Amino acid sequence: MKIYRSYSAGQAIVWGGDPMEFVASVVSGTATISRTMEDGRAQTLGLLLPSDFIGRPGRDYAPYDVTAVTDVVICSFRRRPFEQIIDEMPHIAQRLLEMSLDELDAARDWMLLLGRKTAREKIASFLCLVARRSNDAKAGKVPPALTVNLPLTREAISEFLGLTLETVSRQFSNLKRDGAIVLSGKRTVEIPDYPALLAEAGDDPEPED
Amino acid sequence: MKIYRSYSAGQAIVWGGDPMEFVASVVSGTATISRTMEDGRAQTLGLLLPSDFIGRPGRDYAPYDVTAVTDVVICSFRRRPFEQIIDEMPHIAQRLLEMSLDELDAARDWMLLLGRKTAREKIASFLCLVARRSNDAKAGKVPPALTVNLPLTREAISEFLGLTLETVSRQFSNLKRDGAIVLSGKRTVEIPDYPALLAEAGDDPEPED
DNA sequence: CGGCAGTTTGACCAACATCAAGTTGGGTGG
DNA sequence: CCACCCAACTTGATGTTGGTCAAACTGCCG
Repeated sequence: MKIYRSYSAGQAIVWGGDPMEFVASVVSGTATISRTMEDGRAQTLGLLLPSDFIGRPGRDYAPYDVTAVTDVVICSFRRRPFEQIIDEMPHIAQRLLEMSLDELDAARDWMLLLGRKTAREKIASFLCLVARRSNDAKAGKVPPALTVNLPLTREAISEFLGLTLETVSRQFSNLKRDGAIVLSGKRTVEIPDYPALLAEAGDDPEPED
Repeated sequence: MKIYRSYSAGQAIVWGGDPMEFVASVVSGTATISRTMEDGRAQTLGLLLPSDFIGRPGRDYAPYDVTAVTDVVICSFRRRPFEQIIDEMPHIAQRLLEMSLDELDAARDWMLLLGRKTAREKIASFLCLVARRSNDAKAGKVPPALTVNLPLTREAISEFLGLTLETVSRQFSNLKRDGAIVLSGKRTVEIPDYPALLAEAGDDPEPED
């Protein structure tokens, strides 16, 4: 019923269009949800970090690719029994509704980024997103200065932001030149002033709850 | 409990950030969901056509603006009683889950468009979207040739596609020059060959279900 | 000590944005 | 019924951002 599976970095977890045998949740590692056009242009639609859910109850075919970007472990359930549980336990459907509304909000925020933000704003937004998500678990509030470890290559970042990898690299260099970030190694970014970076992202300041 | 409300073209139905007193469904007309940055850049996140749902059970504040683009009539319910109904009738939560998963798919398709498609492909995609949606109700399948009435101005289209209104206008002219569309009046578009336009959009051909 | 994937940087170019006139056509008041 | 008006639209000239192509650099792993 409940099976752990491992994938190594770069491996496909789900192929878009394939029948979907299972739903799952990410235990460790990072994966992406993406769609690819016939000519190879690809857009990453979301990041999957530990505790995120993979799959769509009620859908027979996967609409997107899911790819492991680091080594990934997931905990999977066969889809049919899972759907039966939903039918029997109404509050689970409500929980899933909550989750899909959250995903919808995230997708729509990303639409604003893709449609209207400049390359520099996209990079700043991305760094803020990763900073927020990798600190959420630890504390309720994002500290003003912090260090984040990027799970993605420049190319994967470019697919997430609707840019080319060269533009991503250039904007990293620009933000570094301007002191907004400090690069220590290719995958580690120090953010000396998180609110300042958020301002670079063109976002509303975060709610103070 | 159930109240009909009317809005004239251009009027705000919901302001982003405001408390959300009601949920509703569109009875007639066209509205948009959008987000705006402080400096005025705006991105439309979705179209609301008759039968579409407005609002988020379980959310106190509206995350987006909803604006009438034509005269609109909605049928609204106060939110609290509506949420109680969800708690009592589990299959409604499941229906809402279905709907929000559909919206999530639509949002993600649009992310691919915003991040990766050219201006020409964006226009073609938009026309195909409108063609499909205004014909869905009438028949299961999209006919090869058809005429659609655009509810949106060029500016509203540009906000939906992440372009400027001038680029939208130019690409309309290009598609017309190339025979992919025929413009009869500013708001009416004939599509002589829907599959060909879909190919221009860079999309997979539609499933033959 | 290579080899190679990932990255950075540079030079150049194309697509789209911006700025600026014109044009169209539907609605209104005379 | 006509003439005018104005918002919506089209088209042109020019500018800028980010894409493309190409070359060199880094650092990790065998």
